[in-house]
Amino acid sequence: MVDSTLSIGEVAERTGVAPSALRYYESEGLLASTRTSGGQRRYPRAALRRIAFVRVAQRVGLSLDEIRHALASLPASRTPTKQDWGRLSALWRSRLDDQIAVLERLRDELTSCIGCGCLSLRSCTLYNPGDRAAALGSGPRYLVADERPPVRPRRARPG
Amino acid sequence: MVDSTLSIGEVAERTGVAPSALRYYESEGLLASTRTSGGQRRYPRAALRRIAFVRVAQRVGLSLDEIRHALASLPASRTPTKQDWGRLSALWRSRLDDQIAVLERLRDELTSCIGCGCLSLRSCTLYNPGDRAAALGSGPRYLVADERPPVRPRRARPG
DNA sequence: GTACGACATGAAGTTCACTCGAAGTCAAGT
DNA sequence: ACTTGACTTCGAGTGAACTTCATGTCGTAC
Repeated sequence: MVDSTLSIGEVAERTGVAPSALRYYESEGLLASTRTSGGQRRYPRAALRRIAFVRVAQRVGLSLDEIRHALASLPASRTPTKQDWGRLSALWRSRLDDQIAVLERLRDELTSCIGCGCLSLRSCTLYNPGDRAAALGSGPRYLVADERPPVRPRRARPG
Repeated sequence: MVDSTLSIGEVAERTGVAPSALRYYESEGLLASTRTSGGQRRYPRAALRRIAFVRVAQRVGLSLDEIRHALASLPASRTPTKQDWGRLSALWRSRLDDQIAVLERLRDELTSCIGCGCLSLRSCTLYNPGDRAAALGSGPRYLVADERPPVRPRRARPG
């Protein structure tokens, strides 16, 4: 390969992202490519950074939809600056902070429940009707018990 | 209702878990019910505790499959003891600890990257080929990289 | 010029944890 | 007895983020 562009296979190998995923990202507007005269995709090196951005954002817990918005918030006309990146990563950090806080709270509740024979006691902190924060993507509802919780409409969380 | 068993609607109301979910749990072997002569489900009160167990386990991040195994590890013949519960919740806690650790590490990496113009530097800690721990369900692969220096390249075509 | 692997597309399949809808049955109150 | 609402089953649908498959083309090494 004489030029500096990369085929989809090369990009896949370098990023660890499967070709099918790269095509999917393109179909979702997260990634662009040019084409050879024969119709095959060619990527500039900057695509690697863009893909890295996507994967890191996914690790933070963003959906591809959110990532598309984040990418759109970066100026298209220039290489993202430190400020651009700082703004986004600060946002992500607070999101991670929230997730960590939720998990820590759950862990502490669990810890305080070890040995108490919980899950049947009204006083158990795991019985927490008011919790609206998602711990792990699965929307928590109120949890137990032998007493009637407040009646509340529920909405299933998406997949 | 003269006896102490509960209909699916009553269980749903008391646990906050939709009837359709309860039927689904049953189809997945997580929950049992007896039937009336007319074929309707009736649940003993212990079902409430079992359902509570399931929901808490879900919050911890277990799949229904894992929860089924956890339930199977409880003795069927007797009410779970404090030891039973303690053993499982200790297991869960260490799982939460792991998840929290992963998120904290990611957050710290992110924090240390704010302002560095990352995602293009080989030295960036977000570039971590060896990472096998799933942060948020999506199996991470190694992430970057464009070994090209900071300045110059322009982004791939905006979507 | 031909062989062969990498690439193309579009549709369909996968996983998880459900929900929804249709069509029919049961249970309880009057 | 009748009405009403809760219940039954089964199959299909949801959504995210892909993968797999079938069928066909590209590009390059020999």
